[in-house]
Amino acid sequence: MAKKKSKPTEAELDILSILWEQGPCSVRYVNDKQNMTRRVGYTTTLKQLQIMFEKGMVSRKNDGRTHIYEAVKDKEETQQQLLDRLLDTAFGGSASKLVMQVLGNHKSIAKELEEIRQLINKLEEDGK
Amino acid sequence: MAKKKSKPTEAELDILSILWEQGPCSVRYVNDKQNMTRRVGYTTTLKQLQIMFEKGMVSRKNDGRTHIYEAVKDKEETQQQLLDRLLDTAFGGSASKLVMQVLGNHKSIAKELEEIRQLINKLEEDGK
DNA sequence: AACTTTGTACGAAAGTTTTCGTAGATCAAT
DNA sequence: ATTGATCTACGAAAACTTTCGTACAAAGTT
Repeated sequence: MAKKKSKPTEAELDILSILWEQGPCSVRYVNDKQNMTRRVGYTTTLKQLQIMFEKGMVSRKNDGRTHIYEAVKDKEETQQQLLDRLLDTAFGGSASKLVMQVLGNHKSIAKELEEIRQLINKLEEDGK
Repeated sequence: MAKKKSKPTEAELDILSILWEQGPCSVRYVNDKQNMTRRVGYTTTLKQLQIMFEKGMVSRKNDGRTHIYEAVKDKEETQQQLLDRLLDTAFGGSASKLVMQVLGNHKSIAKELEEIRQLINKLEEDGK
């Protein structure tokens, strides 16, 4: 039976982001990537991927005796899920509060404001 | 010694949001509030608050023999912390991606778009 | 004063997540 | 064909989180 309610844990998210960035890859690759930032045993990564496979979060195919893993849900879908959760738990469901908070605290996105503005325009058009 | 890296757990966040909404209050109040949505034993809430106190997440003062708890960090600071983490782990650090994603998927904020637009205008002014 | 209610403290069970050791298979090179 | 490197599988320890039972003190009630 497949599991329905999947909220990725921290460790799982760490791995997912590597899979998203790289696309399908081996345990070895994921583990090497992880070890660039922190020390993680090989079998730890292996086990984690096996668990994620059981949960249906990743698929895998064989390349010789090596397993090549791939994220099942795309980045956007998972991001949405995480955002919704954060929205619920920390922002009391107010999406605009969240947006305002991000906009107010990340100066780095200044150059992309125009893009965001256009999205807003479009949303207003559609809405009315 | 005080703990440095505190990321609130789910249960802790649940309690924090009550403290933020209500301000300083008793274990009883928090527990009653929780029980509006799900069944939680009194001592569970008590223990949770005691743990949070040890971690330095909440402060407390006495009102007779009753403890009155209060969140140490304000809402915004904690939200920011959680946002930053999500930004890192799930959005590869791109704040604008996150904003776009929220805007695109929560039609509910339509009426607040104008407010957001004004914030953007202000940010652009300041930036240039 | 005896009884009930309401409070804190504490320990530990139960649940979940993370990490790793060990075993055995396969492959590559001596 | 023996040795060493690399792989999967599996179980279980270790670490962390959540929940609650039990004990006991202080206040309120009869």
